[in-house]
Amino acid sequence: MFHSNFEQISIDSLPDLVKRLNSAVGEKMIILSGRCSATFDGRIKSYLGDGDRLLVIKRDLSIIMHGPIGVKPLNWQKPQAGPIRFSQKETYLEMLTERVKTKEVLVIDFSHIAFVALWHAQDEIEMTIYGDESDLVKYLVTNPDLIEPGFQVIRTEYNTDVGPVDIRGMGEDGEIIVEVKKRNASPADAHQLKRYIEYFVEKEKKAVRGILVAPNFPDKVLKYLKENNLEAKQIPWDQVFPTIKRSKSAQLEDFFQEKKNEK
Amino acid sequence: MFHSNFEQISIDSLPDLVKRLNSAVGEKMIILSGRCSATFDGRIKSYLGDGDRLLVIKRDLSIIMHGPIGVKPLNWQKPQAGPIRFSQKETYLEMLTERVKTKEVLVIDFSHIAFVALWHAQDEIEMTIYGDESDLVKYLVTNPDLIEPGFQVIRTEYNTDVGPVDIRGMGEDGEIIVEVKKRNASPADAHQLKRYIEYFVEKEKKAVRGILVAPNFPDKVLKYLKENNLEAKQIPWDQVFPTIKRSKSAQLEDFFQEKKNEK
DNA sequence: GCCTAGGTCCCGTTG
DNA sequence: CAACGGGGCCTAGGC
Repeated sequence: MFHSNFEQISIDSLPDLVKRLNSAVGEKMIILSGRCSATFDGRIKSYLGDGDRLLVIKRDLSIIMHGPIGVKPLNWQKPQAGPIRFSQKETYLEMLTERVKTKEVLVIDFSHIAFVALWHAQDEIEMTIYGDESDLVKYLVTNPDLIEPGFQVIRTEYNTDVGPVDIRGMGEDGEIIVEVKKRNASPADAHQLKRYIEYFVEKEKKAVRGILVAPNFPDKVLKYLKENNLEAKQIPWDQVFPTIKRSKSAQLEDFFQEKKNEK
Repeated sequence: MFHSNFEQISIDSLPDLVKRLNSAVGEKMIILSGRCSATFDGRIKSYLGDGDRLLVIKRDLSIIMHGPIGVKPLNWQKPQAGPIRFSQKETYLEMLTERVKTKEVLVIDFSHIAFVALWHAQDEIEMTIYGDESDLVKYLVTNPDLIEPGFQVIRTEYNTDVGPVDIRGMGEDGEIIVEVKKRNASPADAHQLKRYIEYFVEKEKKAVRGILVAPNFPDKVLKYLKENNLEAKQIPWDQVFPTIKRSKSAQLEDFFQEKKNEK
């Protein structure tokens, strides 16, 4: 397995392990499974009693400690936040780090270690993403009739005192401010739009309509919009970004079919 | 290492590996290091070319795939979202999952595998947390003078059409609505408070003052508050939650001492 | 189940 | 550097 740059570390000698870990910090990805407790003190205080967890320390000094469930780590620290030191405490392995700017401290104490590995992982690839809010705005700009027949874009990302307006444009009957959301509209979204309208009324002395674009609107949000003379324009996600073709599901079914045939 | 429930899996036979992984899904934590590419199609579309990454699949079917940097995973799936299946595609290992409700698909293809382990991790411990927003509200309720001399709490978490009000109370000169933030105030926070005030003015036909409590206020937020006749009350975090004493570390050491004595 | 708001949110972008 | 807003946000709590 030498060719993969993945190296399992002996856990027989704690002093040796401490040395190996400290010299690997910032150099290789550290993967450590074990039984630990943890204390965090900073923006919040937290204490976690003994349990089996997976600790990952990345080359950028990100720390991520995972428990048995959930996407979110139990404890973590942001990249480049501060030095990370391992040490031996009695018969235990301790990891301590302090985020320099905020003096936030994370201490993890391992009472039992199941596995330790160092990985010189190679990964220079950036993720290609399509379908975020800016893509939705771009799509609407090239298909302005989706917002309203006759709608003409003036500009996007127009800066106001209260934040950047997604789309400014002209309708048949005057200027329109459009706030675009790719997820379901929330009360805060409706209020964000209202602030923009207030800005134009108060600061630029002009009356403008406000349209909130979103795939869906909870009743409360619709009510709030109506009460404040704002408009909701439902543009379902699927309409803009067609759902994945059946090919992918087909692959899934093919797979299960294969499994079935194997038996 | 048998006693730790941590089991390294042979990667010599891909068909065997596929079987082991599929039977481990939902039973044990799967930890897999390897070179992979990944595609996600759902709320967004993303593609990630070949690179070394760490894949973790938890017993609740959470999926977390980490790259070389950052706290946030490159790809993930929420717990209980849908079935996870491994399969052999030509000479590589594929993991495929589909989130049932949303038809979102995540596919990860491993062209090279460095390491695979299954872990029956034991962790029933809940995290003790102190210092979130609700704790700050509780503290203010028992120390109402911090908000304003003479302030008297009527109630907390009062529900309105536009959301729950953190604290309702009476000042010397009338009713006051308090919105509490434990982090620096943002424009959205000020707007949230304004929504509440509008609610009381319009729906309950009463004039109330609005106070935003936060450790710090950017100029723009102060300006918006002033323009809208709202007030800012700075309550530094340190004033409420003094930094941790050494006692916590001491407790930790006490605990280890006890553990040691048991042996 | 949907909806709402908090979060040690993380993260990128902009001034 | 702070500040601001998006996010496949995640997650807990309420209804």
